[in-house]
Amino acid sequence: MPENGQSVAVAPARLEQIERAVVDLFVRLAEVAGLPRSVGEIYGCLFICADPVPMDALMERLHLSKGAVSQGLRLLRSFGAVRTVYVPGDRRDHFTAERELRKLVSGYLQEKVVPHLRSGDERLKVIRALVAETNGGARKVLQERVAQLSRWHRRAEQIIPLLLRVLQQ
Amino acid sequence: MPENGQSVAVAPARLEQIERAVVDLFVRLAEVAGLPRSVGEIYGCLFICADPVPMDALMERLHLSKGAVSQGLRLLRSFGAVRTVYVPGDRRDHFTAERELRKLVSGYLQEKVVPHLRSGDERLKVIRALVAETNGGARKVLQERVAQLSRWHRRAEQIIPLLLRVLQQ
DNA sequence: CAGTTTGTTCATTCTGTAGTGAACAAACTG
DNA sequence: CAGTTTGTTCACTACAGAATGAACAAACTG
Repeated sequence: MPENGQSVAVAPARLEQIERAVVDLFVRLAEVAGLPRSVGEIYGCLFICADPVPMDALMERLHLSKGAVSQGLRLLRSFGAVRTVYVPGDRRDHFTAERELRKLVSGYLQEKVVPHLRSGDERLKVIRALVAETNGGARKVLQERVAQLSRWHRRAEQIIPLLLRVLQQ
Repeated sequence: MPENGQSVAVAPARLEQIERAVVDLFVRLAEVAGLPRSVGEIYGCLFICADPVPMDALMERLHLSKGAVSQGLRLLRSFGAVRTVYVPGDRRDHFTAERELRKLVSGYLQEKVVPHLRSGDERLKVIRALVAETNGGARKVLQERVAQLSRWHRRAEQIIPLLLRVLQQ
């Protein structure tokens, strides 16, 4: 049935197959990281490609809309997971994946967990104040619980630099 | 307007306020961990409560349906984040939060990330096989990329036990 | 400077998952 | 053992967030 308008296999079929498998892998990873599927697709594609890729190529290869690719790239750049590359003689921007694990994790943590740690800290302060104003039988238990929460929080803050140090090399 | 059927403030208002603040904190945490909001609510409530709590109390306090609480508790038990407690003279099961950070993190990793690492491993094997069958200019670059992915994977596997060791105490 | 290319924004649509609540099963109780 | 309590399951609904695509802005080109 040659009624298909798409080109079926322009480039080596095997290469496409590999690209698909890698993109698939990154889609799962995005899932775990709580990022949109399309972001995983885009990063995966950039990761495996030998050379920097322009937006329209991403749209075409991944069957994503212009908007999705534009927004996905923005997010990835905000993490420092993707860099914009200048290609002489081409008006379009090209994009490459940042492939250093430490930088990726660092960017992700900075954008997606550090803010939560901060707001958590403030919430804890509020809770501690509320407990301080309490009296009665519950007081003792509450203080114990809140102390535990504070320890958790401190641990979380300790672990981030530790993680980055381990990832350093 | 006393037309409200609900009791407005049975227990000390301050205690309710604290409970709400703690539940709120855990809702955010659930968000980060990619768990349903209701799961955060349930765990938060159990965390702050002095004594084990039965299902209907959770429904009432959190305004959640029976189904949501039942399912939430199931998930939390699967993580080892909640234990069922027998209370003499009461037919209902009661539940307590497991408050040891290491156990919590361990359970979460075991259920939510270890499986992904496994499937990732298999996917990587497939990709390596595909690359091995490739020839041509792309080969070299592909091998480099896949090697990098493999290193990432190994790092991830190393980090889990390290994390648990740090959390140990 | 008219026309084209490139990229962003945002109102709208689509989709997957969380939550509901009724039906059901199981276990108690008197 | 009829009736009650307790807890699970699952078909359905509601909703948040992802993806679309058209309108727009900006930058280039001849």
